[in-house]
Amino acid sequence: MSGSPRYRFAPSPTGFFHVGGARTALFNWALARSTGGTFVLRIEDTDEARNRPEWTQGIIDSLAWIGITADDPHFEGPLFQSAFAEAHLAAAQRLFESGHAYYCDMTPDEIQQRAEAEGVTGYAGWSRDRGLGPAAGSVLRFRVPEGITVVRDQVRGDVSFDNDTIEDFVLVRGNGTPVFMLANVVDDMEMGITNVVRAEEHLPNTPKQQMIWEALGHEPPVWAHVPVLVNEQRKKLSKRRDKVALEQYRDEGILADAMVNYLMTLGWTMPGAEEAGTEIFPWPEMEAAFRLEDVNLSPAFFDTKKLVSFNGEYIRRLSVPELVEACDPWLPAEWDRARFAEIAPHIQQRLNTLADAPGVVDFLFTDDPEIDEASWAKTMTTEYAKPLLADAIDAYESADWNHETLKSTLEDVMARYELKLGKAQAPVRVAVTGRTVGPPLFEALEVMGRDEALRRMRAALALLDGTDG
RNA sequence: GCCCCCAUCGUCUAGUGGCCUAGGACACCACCCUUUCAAGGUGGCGGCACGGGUUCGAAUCCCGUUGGGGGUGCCA
Repeated sequence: MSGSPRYRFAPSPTGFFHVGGARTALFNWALARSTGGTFVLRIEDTDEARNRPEWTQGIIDSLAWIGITADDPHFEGPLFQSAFAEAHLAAAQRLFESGHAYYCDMTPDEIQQRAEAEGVTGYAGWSRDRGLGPAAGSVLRFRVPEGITVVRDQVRGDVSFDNDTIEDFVLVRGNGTPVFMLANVVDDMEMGITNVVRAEEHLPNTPKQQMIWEALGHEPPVWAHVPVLVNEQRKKLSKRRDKVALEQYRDEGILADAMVNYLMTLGWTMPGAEEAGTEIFPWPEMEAAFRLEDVNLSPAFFDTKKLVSFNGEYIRRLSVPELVEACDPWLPAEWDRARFAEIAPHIQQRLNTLADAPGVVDFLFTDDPEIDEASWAKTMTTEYAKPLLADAIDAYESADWNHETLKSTLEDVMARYELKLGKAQAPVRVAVTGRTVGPPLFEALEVMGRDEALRRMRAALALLDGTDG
């Protein structure tokens, strides 16, 4: 027996990767790596999933995106559930032979009728002592022993269940296929799993699984149930109502590092965060510091605003080349990448997501800027707008074309109107970018070039002449 | 119905009987800085669900109430 722990992560392929699953995966990953253990990926390759290989690939890609990579020595898998199909049935057979399970030929209808007749809820072990053998249509049920089952949980402590409240549950269906409960346990056994870290929703079923482990003669794994992620209604995050797909956040310009960091703050706090005044920490530090004992017990709301805030911070920490590369997928193919690289440092602290990038600099890549009406109304209707623009055009025709001279030149011009730079730059900004907000003006002008900038300023001036009529 | 879990600012959380007049982060508000918008800086608003105990002392321990969530399938 090797002493190194084996953590399992067992997502079912559904076409998207749940952010809650991502957090659980991260917890397992941190544990596996910091303990010198193994992260074992097991995938349920149902018929449907087998027909859609992209689903399985999606899981692997999503895990890789958040840094859980298959080429890491701590990563094992993917293992597929179908590989253990024989073991499922063999285990069922052993359970039957050892008396831990028995066959029952009652149909769901019969069970319900008898329950009503006897005034009980659910199945009351009616076939326990009938000595039935396997037969078509009969199910195999687990014979729940008397007593108390205590689940030792690393995050919640000991949780006890009175076995009287657990009915004899089905292990193998009438058609001969094993149910999830059995398959899951057998898979974990076959994979040599020592630690099960999963979402809290599985806690009520854990005593059943533990009983199966024990009936099969194995020491159960060490359990840990982490709180679920919920929406603003405090309900478990669901695909229908909530934005839960990790891929969607990725596609909307969230950086993997930001997502990972944010996910780790849900239910866990990095030691020292309070003193540091921040919750932003590099993964290696979180990985080393993560302890299940420190995970809290309450469900957490997935707050997109905070995620985006983390993302902004991670974007600002990128080097300019990294930023340029990261933005690339969001930029129209025809945009000049060299030009974008020039403006990139000036938009870095203006981005919350990578997807924001094109909207901030589009005026540099289009023939004519789209003039925002409100911006025009606000800045061009002042009495100084027109003369100042005209003067600025004159001055810019001969000025050195770099942001420093562009600034000082405009400052010279605005002195005639007794304006401050904040006011004076506005008409030029609207003329050139179409908006009142955007990257620093003189830097943008420098990148744009004299000809195009003057062309736009003259066009705006012409427009003003026209309206003055 | 039965079982299990949970309960600190709007949100994520720190807090394991005195260090708590409850700390931090996000959001929000104000001010500063400023070339617009941001970013950055400073400050502010804001919370221990309720009721009983235990104790010299409770956010912290116990009981109850209320509220929320989950499970209970021949779904996974």
